[in-house]
Amino acid sequence: MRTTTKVLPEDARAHHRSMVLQRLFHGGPSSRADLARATGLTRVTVSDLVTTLVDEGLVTELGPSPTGRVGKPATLVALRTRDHQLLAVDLTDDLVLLGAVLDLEGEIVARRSVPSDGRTGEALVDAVADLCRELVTVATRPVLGIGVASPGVVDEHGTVLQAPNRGWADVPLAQLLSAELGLPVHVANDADAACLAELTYGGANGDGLLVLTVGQGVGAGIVLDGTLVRGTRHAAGEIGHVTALDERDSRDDAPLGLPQRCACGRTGCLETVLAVPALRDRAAGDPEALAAVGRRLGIVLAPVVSALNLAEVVLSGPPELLDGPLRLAARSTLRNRTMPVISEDLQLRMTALGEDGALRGAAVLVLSGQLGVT
Amino acid sequence: MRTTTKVLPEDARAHHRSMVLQRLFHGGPSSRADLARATGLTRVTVSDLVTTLVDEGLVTELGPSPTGRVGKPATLVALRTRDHQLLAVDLTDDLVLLGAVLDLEGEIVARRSVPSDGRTGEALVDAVADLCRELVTVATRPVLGIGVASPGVVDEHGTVLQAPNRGWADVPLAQLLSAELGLPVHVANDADAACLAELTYGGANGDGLLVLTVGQGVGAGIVLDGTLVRGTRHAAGEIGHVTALDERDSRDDAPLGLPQRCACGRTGCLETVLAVPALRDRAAGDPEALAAVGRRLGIVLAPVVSALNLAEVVLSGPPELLDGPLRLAARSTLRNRTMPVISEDLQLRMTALGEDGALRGAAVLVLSGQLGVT
DNA sequence: TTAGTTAGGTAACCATCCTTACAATTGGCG
DNA sequence: CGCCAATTGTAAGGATGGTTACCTAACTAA
Repeated sequence: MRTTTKVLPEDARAHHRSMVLQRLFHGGPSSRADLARATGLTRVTVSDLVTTLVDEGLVTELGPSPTGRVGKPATLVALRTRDHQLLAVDLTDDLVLLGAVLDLEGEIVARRSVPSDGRTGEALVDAVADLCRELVTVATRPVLGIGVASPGVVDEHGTVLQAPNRGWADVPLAQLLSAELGLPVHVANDADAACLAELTYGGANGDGLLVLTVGQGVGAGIVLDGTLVRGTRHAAGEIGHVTALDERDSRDDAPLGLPQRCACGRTGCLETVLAVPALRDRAAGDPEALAAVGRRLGIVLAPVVSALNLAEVVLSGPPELLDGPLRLAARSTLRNRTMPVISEDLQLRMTALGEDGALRGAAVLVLSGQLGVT
Repeated sequence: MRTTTKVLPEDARAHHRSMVLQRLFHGGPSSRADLARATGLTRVTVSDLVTTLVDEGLVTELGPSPTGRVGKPATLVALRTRDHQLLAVDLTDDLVLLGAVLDLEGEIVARRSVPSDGRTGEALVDAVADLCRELVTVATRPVLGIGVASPGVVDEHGTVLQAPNRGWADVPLAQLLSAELGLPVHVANDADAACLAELTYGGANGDGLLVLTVGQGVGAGIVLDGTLVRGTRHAAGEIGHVTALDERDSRDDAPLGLPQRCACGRTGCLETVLAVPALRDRAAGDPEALAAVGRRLGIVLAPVVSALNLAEVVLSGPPELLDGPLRLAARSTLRNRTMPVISEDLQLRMTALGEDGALRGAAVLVLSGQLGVT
């Protein structure tokens, strides 16, 4: 049975508040009347909400708008995007913890990073906390909260259920950091974060988006109906260990060679052909081999794209490896192996966010957690 | 940008009403105090809601409950499941339109069917309307609404965007039938309906469920987080035309022979090996061939199961074909090609609803549309 | 018989939104 | 030049729906 939860008036209020913020965030400065039209609320209600938002310091009046029409000129109100900041941490990399201070536009104001020096477990948590503390001192405006993109399986409360490479199992990271720093903390899987970043800053289609992150490993974040898919055990997107190459495949896709043993103990996982180390070792610079990897990727993605009727698949990772024969082969394989209704509207493209996908996504966690902005 | 919609107090009321009905539907007769505890609402609010539900005739007081504990004995209230009926129509079959009258328990009270006689387009709409009219006369209790399970791509308003075999394109079926019969009408894709039936009557896990319907064609319905996945173009679940067999596959999986031409114009689609006609022609009674089909199915499902971290995959179709070597081969292939975290908790089973999946699902459309019960 | 517990109802209050009415300000038109 | 229509933002009053606090009824355990 589906368990829903009761709706209090204050929940409705919070929801409407988010709608107003959302509109200001994406639509830029607007008059109260504009906001009323956009949200469906009355001008009265919007005025009231705006008043509280101004009192909270999140929104400010800009003054009368250049009037083109008849009637009383509107006074624009705007989100004070430069007057608040948030902290983002990206733990994707094995060797270094990346941190940044961003403003509400998503502009990176400052970066800090520390080598991870092989730390794991509690020591790594401490290192993350130290990095956050440093970021707090670097911030020049009030900090709304902290977002963390972590590898591994993360639940909706920000507990890292498992991240073997980090020595983490059931680590309540959000709770620990929040207690340590006295700020709201939101933690999510790195691929999920990259997916949110694509949605918020990359202009992606929230009706059906899959972001494939290619790095040390291969992961995916999926957004349907504007929300992340989490999965029964919070392991949605763990697509790196689907078999993508078995013995018979390798006979025809010769450039790939035989299926390789994967770190997970099995053989022929997608990671063994598509992760960055595998690509560098066995395909970099060889268009044929890159195309062969692309074909394997297309074959793996075809059922997912069809089942979900996705609008976009976005690749995040080194462009010199991904954005060429690999991507093109994946795309044509995808087209060849799905019906037109599915492939017609499908985009398969590179991210426009470069290396900062997960980091920007960590920022989005805060925006969405604290302001309800997506 | 995600567009959300405003929440009025009356929406909250409707939501709470649904929560109470939901609880009564799944939990059976309960006291008002039970309902309050289950929903998180106050006893006052629940009492008020129950009063209106009694006035509407949906709920009735059963009298004092057999008291086991101290305190005033509770008076049970119950959904009047036998005193209301709903109509369900299943258009999946090429040759016959299936209809039924059900009560709110999901018990089928009466069945009616008419041969489709090759009708398509408007004539078919008329035939469906006629069938509904007959069902209305057969019903012995007030009818809450009509649910229709149709093949093809159906949008959220019950418009059939395309159903080539029925000669339908952009047919606002729900609207037409509703105008004709004066009752609320809900239309959904047949596989989606089967999926909802599995959720409501089959006790399936709404956190990650895929129902694969195998008949004339192959389709899938997917429920994540308790809601159907619809897809950008409402074509989610159209998995029958993913390539499942190419030239090189057939060399090893000899029992399947060469990839066959599919009705969609392409070659080697999942339907060409898994649809009932294909199974009957080329695999029925041959365990090796059935297992080979199961392996192809497992290969196609592995990426979907991994990407979504599904809890259950349910097969709906002729058990003599599906529930044997085919299912077992699919299951072991699925296990072999996904990582343990994914496959560990995954069930791959037959439906418990037999042939009536889509029909029962059509009934669920009404339950959920009119009462908010899932 | 009395104390304690549970169910269910009533009254007063609070939050939120809506509708209606109005002041302020502008452009266009006679 | 002055009036009207359009538009914005605010104020007052009403409707809805929830909460807390308190009351009575009916039962069990001592």
